[in-house]
Amino acid sequence: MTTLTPRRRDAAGTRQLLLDAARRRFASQGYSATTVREIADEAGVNVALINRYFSSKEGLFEACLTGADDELGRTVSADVPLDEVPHAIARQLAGPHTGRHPSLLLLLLRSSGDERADEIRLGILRSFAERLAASAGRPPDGPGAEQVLLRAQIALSAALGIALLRSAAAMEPLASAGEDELLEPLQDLIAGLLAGG
Amino acid sequence: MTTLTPRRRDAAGTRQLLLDAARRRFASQGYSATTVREIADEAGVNVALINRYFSSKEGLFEACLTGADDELGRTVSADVPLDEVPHAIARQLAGPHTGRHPSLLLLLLRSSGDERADEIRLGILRSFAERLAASAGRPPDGPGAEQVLLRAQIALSAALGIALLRSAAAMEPLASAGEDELLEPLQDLIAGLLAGG
DNA sequence: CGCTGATGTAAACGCTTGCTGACTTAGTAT
DNA sequence: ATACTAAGTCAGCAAGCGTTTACATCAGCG
Repeated sequence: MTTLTPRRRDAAGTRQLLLDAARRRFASQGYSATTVREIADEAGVNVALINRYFSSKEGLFEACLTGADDELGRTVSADVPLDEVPHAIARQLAGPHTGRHPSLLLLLLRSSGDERADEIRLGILRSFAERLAASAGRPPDGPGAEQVLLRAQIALSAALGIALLRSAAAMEPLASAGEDELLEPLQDLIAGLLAGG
Repeated sequence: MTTLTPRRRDAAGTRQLLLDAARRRFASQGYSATTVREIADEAGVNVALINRYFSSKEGLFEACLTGADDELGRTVSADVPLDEVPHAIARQLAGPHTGRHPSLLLLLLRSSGDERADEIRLGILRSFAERLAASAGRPPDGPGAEQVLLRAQIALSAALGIALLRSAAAMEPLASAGEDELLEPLQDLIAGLLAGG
């Protein structure tokens, strides 16, 4: 059988260490303000391994995005009723995992300037907005479809903006608001934007 | 008397050229992704003048922020009724000036990492949120004051998120939505978040 | 053992960055 | 004209960047 003791040399393990560290840095500081040496230091790993495992800084960033895509696809299911949407957003913004993973949403706002990476990023955001529109009972097409999608994108904007204001600015009381404190305002926001009319 | 003909060497003029170019670049690409040579080229001015007039890249960024502060104080008055807030936001996001000045709001989301600059930035954002809370009929203190301020900050988050999604992503139909198309959803959002309850 | 491929390390490469100092040019007053 | 100052130019520096190359070390296997 293969070894059960943690290998001192574990390619997949250090790869993951790099991915985690990179995601934290990219999310909190943005792409170009983050240096590969920072990432390597935070991961406790040699700098050259970034290029070995991900070809380039760009490649590492893309890997972070696709990883975020997978995670988002797992946690946020497709057909959640509109009532549950505020819960999901509040959990994503201030859930118990927030310490370790500084809001996956932030990463989706960071651009590297690279075209391919930006396509991935925009693709995730688009599908996010479309799922939101579907939850709002949007018909796949029809007269009001565009309006509902627009409103879903605005709701997504709000979630992303909150993530940014909590992190990049330390705007109180928003920055310290817990999951439950965010829930009520988010419910009213979603209700006004996607349910009422 | 002093000369009335436009001087070919005009310190105040080139200073303003640099400020305008810098604001465009910083807003659209962020601080660290923007190089001083880019700014100088876009302004049609020699690179060294940035350091002459603003001491450093950081100084130029701070000057952009204080300039944005002045402009915001002029355009957005203190006591606008809540009904007018959606108009003001829609105008700021997609008004006729949007081509030249890529949404002042974007600049307020860009961090340079410098402490002083970030204090200025956060100060502008805070006062923005407080004006919003005041429009929502918030009493200066009292039991519900914190909640109203939190909701105002969430409304501000939405505006900032929209600016970001229109620019950094090119998310349709949000990115191409005009002032009038944004107005209705924003009215519903503000109504649900700050008026209703 | 000795060999081999995978994993990690160290040092440097070439390039871009923000910034500087010595210089030239334009405008004005004497 | 001459001298003086403000405004703009130019070449280059030191530092930091992403990346690469050459080397060391370990695991697995005959």
